[in-house]
Amino acid sequence: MPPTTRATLIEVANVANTSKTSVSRYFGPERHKLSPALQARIKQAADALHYQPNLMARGLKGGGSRLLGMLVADIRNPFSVAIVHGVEVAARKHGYALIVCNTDNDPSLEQRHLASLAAYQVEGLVVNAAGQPQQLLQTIMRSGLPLVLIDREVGEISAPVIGLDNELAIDMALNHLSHQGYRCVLYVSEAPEQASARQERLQRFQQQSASLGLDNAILTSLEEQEAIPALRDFIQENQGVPCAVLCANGNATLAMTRCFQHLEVAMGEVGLIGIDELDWCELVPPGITTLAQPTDAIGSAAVTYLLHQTLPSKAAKEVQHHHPPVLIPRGSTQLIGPSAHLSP
Amino acid sequence: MPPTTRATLIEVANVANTSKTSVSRYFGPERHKLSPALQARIKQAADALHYQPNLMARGLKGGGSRLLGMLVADIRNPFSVAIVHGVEVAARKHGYALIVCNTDNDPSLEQRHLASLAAYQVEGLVVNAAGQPQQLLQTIMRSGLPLVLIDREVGEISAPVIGLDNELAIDMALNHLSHQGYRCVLYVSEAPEQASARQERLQRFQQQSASLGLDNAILTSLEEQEAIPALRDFIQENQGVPCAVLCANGNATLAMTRCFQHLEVAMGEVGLIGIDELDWCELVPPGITTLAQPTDAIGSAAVTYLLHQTLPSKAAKEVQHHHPPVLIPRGSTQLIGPSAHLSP
DNA sequence: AATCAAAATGGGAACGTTACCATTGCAAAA
DNA sequence: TTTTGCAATGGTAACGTTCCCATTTTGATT
Repeated sequence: MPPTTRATLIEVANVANTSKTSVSRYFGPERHKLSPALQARIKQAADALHYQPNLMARGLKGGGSRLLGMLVADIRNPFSVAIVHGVEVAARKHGYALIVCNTDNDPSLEQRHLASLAAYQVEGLVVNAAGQPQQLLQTIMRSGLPLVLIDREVGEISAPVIGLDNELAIDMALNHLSHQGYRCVLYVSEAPEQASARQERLQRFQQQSASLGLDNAILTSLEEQEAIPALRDFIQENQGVPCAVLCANGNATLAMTRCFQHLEVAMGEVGLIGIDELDWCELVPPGITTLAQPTDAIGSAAVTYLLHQTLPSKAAKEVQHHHPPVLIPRGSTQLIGPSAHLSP
Repeated sequence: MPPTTRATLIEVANVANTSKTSVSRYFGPERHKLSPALQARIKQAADALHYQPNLMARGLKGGGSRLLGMLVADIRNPFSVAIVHGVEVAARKHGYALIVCNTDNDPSLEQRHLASLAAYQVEGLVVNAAGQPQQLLQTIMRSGLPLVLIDREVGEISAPVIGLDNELAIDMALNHLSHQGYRCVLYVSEAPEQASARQERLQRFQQQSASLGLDNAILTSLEEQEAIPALRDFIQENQGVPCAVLCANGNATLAMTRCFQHLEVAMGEVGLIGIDELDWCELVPPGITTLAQPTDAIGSAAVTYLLHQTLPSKAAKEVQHHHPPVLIPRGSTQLIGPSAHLSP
């Protein structure tokens, strides 16, 4: 029976009849400096002992912890999960593991998590911020820890923001609606104050709906008390004109779906399109048209950026910051004109 | 401007004019052994330097890494995410951070992740297995690393399995259906071969539906080619008898929802109830009745168990292994008899 | 006042690794 | 030959912590 403790570098060195330095080299980036014979001996010994480097010790001595940290505002939000997944896949591809911290949208938790991630000596940080932990992030950036923000800017922090190409997304949504025959669009979003992505989307919406000649209206609350009357009024005021609703994110889509059901508005007759693809969108009849975010690409870009900061040796090829969405057309933007009611 | 490197124990000791041992004590479980005066000095120095223990070093010298590892079969499955969330909250409450590894249902990835979690010296492991990595888990258990399984047994591994009280869940579902007036139930599940939870549920279903005097049928595939005809036949064969479908998990509910829509079966007229609560269940009209798993309780129980293994000092009060579900009744189990068609 | 136990504190080694510099061996250039 | 240079290897000192044991201080008991 093998001993209960794990084999160390030294034990491998002894078995392979060499020094720990050589074994260390074998497992590091300097393996090529060893003669084939030595490499073979070390490999054999390491296999026999089931040796695996202790990453704590490696991290201590400065060899890097091979850990990436990630801060997520709400892990139960499917969009966040999709991003986590993308980051995790990319991290693994580069030999890194990921510590995921969920802040449940609590700024004080955010602070504590950030501190403890630093304590784990992570080599890079992916942050999907809930609050505006500017100070802490500022400190962290100054300490030289590579940082990437997902989706949202944080105050004056000069870290890159990687996410959806918001302007393109709005353009695609409006073009699609326009092409389907809708002439009047209600934009629905949470209050855009703190979140830069929301601001960008809203601004582009105002600008672009005008230039496409679409009537427009804006709703910046998802509360039922506000949203239901707003939707009803919007439809009534534009009687005779094909109307549609554009939801700025998954939450908005969810809220609007409820409103449609509550008011018994037929989807399609009034159009509905949302940013963020959720797995129930195809289930609510007649299916909700969405713009899916390329979450894997975003996660991958974030990791690539971080590692380029860590290893400036690798050709720092440009990392893409704005990623295009994918349109998934469904029944909710299939315009059914009043004429449809006449045919059998 | 503060230096770019982080303060160490020794620096704090110097500023506080004491020894590293005392500072170490201050941050460990032996703080009470220090005089109030010394404690105050250390606190002041540590605050001034923004000191934070380096967990790598602590982990190295045997103070424990304060890391828990978690293996998830599919991080995009909402049930898994909910469990991750529960585990994370519980871990944090005890001062632990969580490394989450997603295996994407790939057994070989599972192996690699398991190995690398060990390399990070995690103090405990929560495993929601995809495959049957018996050997590896066996090795890990022998090495003394505390292990908990979520939801599924793995071969002969003697680690505790924490999850839903499957028998109670089936009982609750059948009682609810029976109480609502349904007399004939189709049970839908993926093939139960490898997954112990599926086996338990299926077995209980067979036993209990009989003893409640309900007709029953079983479908063990979610493929549309099989599921659609199966559902149609089931309904036709039981014409006149109120029929219902019981879905063994979220995937089954999703698949059946599609089948209902495809066959244009009215939910409620034919009942539908599913284990696992998903956020779209209330959106598909008239709302799908579910049995929600108490994921936070499950996660918390898992962490509690692990830490009791690590610190046998703490009174090892019994950890609950089977957790009761919560019934969320919605329109899909609101029986509408044929008579309903006659009233306006 | 003298003694002793207990509490409070400090010093050094160890944890498993990598970084740095020194040494060895051997072939090519002088 | 003798030198030079480079590739291959080894030894030692960190890294920041905790643990064990030794020392000092304190306060109570004789």
